[in-house]
Order: sequence, then C-alpha cells, then structure tokens
Amino acid sequence: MLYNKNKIALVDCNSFYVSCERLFNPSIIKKPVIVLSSNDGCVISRSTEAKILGIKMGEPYFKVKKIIKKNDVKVFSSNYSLYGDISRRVMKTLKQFSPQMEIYSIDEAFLNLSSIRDENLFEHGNKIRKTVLKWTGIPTSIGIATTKTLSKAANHIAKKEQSGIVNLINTKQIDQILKEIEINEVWGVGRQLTKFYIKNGIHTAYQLKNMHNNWIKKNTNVLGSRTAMELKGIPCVSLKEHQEKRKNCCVSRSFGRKVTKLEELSESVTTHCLNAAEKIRSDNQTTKRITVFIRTSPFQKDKNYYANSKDIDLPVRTNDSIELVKQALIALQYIYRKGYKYQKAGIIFSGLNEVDIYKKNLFSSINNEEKRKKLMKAIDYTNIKYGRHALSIAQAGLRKKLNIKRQHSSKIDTACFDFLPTIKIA
DNA sequence: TCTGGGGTCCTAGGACCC
DNA sequence: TCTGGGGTCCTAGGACCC
Repeated sequence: MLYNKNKIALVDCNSFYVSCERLFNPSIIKKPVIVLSSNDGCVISRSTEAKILGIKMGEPYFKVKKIIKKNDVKVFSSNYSLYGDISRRVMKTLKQFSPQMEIYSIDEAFLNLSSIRDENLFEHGNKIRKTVLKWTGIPTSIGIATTKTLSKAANHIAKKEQSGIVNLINTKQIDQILKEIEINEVWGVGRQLTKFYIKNGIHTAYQLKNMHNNWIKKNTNVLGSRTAMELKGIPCVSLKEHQEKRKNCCVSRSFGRKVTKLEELSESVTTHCLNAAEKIRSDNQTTKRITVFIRTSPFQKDKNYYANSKDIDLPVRTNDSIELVKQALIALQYIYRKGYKYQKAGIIFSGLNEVDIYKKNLFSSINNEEKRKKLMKAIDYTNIKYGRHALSIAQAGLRKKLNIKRQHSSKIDTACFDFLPTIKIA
C-alpha cells in the first residue's frame, strides 16, 4: 500500500481544563464539573458527568444555572496560566514518544508514529496514555490513522471507548467508524459546509468519503476537497513540526459590566495594547498595522447595536508600547460614539514580522530609538520578575479594579511560589 | 441582569502594471 | 464615437479551528 507509510496519532486531553482543575482538587473527581470562559460568560470545558446532564459546549453560563444548582455542578472560572503550564508538561511528555510532533492546540498534538510497526501501534498508544497520566495526571484519548483528518475521526470515537484508543491502520473497520461520525463532526467541516452537505444528502463522514472528488472540487473549494481526500486516506495536510511565529496578535476582553465613557474604553484599549506589545516583543516581532475595535452586545436585540473598527498603518514597524498606545488611542477616538453601552474592546496587531526586517524610512525618529528599546526591555524584565502590570503606563488606569468577572477561580498558579501549599507542623 | 478569546487559511475582486 | 489583454499583488471578509 502506497500511503500506509504515514502513521499519525492525534493525542487529545480529555476535558482538558476540567482535568487541570481536578489535579489540585481531588474532591471534584467523578463529579460534574465545568469551566467558564473569561468573564464567566460561557461553558468551555465539561466533565463527562456534566455532559450527561445536558450542559452544552459554549452555552451561556446563566442559561445552565438551574441545572448547575439542581445537580451541584462544580463551577470554575478559567485559569489560563495553570492550563498553559500543564499543557507544557503534557507536550514535553509526548515529545519523548515522537520528536516529530505538531502541537495543534493547548490540549492536542499530532505525533508521527511512522517508525512504529503496525502491529505495535495499539500497544504504543497505550504506553503514551499511561505515561502522560502518570507524569502529568491528565487523561487522554488517541486516534491513529494514515492522515490527520482520519486520526481526528478516530480520536472522536476513541473518546467514547473504554480503551481510549482507536487505531485505523490496517483494519477493515474504517468505514464502520466513518459511518458513526456525523458530517458536522468531521475536521474541516463547519456550519456552512454542514448545511451544504446535508442539503445534498451527505450526512456522515462515510458518505463524504465516497463522493466524487470532481463534485467536491466543483462545489466547495480546495479545503473541502482536501478534507474528502484525507478521509479516503490520501494525506493532504502535512505535519507542522516547527511552530512558526504568529502573523497576527489580538488581545480583547468583554467587560464585566457595560461601559459608556471614552475614558473607560481608553483604559481598556491601553491595557490590551500593552499586553499585545509585550507579547510580540517576547517573540522578537514588530507590527506594521494596528486595529482597534469596540462593540456593544450583539445579543441584546432590542437595544442599539454598534460595532466599529479602525486600522492605522504605522509609518515604521515597531513594538514600542508608548508609540503603539498613542496610535491605538487615536484609532479609538475615530470610532467612539457617545450613547452606547459597550460590551467589548480589543486590539489587533497585524503584519507581524521579525525585528531584523525593521528598516528605517524617511519618517523614522531615530533620536530616541535606542533609549526606547532599553526602556521596553526594562519594562518586560520587571514585569516578568514582579508580575504583570508591575510597570505600566498611567493611561492604563492606576490600581483600578479590573472590570472583569471571575467569581469561581481556583486561584491555583503552578508558576508562582505564593501559591505553594503550606503545611503547618505542630 | 448575565452570551469567550485567539488564531489560520482561502478567495474574489480591486489596484496597478505593461 | 470608438476604448485590449494579460499578468501580479494586496486585502477584506468569510469559513474554519480550538
């Protein structure tokens, strides 16, 4: 078989955020648990027990409060520094099993297992699961197949299996598995494609696999065609072993309570801008363009909806916080309108690139450049050492209470000594 | 009352060039 | 009044992902 040289495993952490919270709180094991998005807005992670209660992914928290109260569901605000840290530990463990690995998201990775003999794949998968569980405490599921899309599909079924592993290499059950997968669950098939496929009588991954490539090419695009080819077992999406630097950087937040004043929006945009600038500096990048956006809630249909954004192209690419904040506030003034209750504000840096590509042009103000660079370095260093916001600029609002809801935080921080548990000895 | 945040890629169509 | 043909590059917006 020509294509069978490709063996890809998708390792996915089960209910990742919930599993992270459970690590430090054994009392919530085997209980229904959910983790909320920022501002305690939506449900973004559910334990199996919570799924059984009918709590849906992405559902607004207030809509499930009844179920939560009735069933004593444990609720957590999201704690990204914790999840990020645990994720790094999981990925480090996985890397031992295959150096050729693509970290696909905070809780998933593709592993190249081509060097493992077919008959040993299942056992190998078992070893991976056991090791990750032992070393990090995180349960995982594994799908193994000849293409990424198929390994995603296998993983989907593996989540429901006792063993936690589904291996589609050299088996005849591929079609059987694909028949169990609804079309909207196929990797790469979103809302629009689902609508289109269902209209055309395609309801499962199996049916999509058996469609003529010509038909798919004509009616969708290269991505649709790629997905279908991958379901047929022809690899079209390669493993990205080297993480490329990001091309855009977005920082945005909803407000805990609605905001009407320009000053409040300015503070929030400034804070986001500083965070984004710090991020790109840590990647040694500069930005060419910044976009500021604000909007009211899209869900309150009766009220006036307003959303707008403003781009500013910088004359010289930069990662200088002070310069960026200045531009961001100019952009904000363009789009701010009185009389609206704003729900969200954010900033996007785009056209990111390496610092080295930086070239001076006619508009560069060279005088302060070196001094500024040193200042930024000093700020970043201080903030790493003493915590974010230790050094900031006054525009970001001084010691103001952040307008963010986070009522259920576990307050665990594995990267901070202050949170080490203490034991008192009598 | 209360509805997340951060990315990537593709494509059509405009701008521009000869 | 008549008004080519072909190419590249860029970008906004859509679709998708977790």
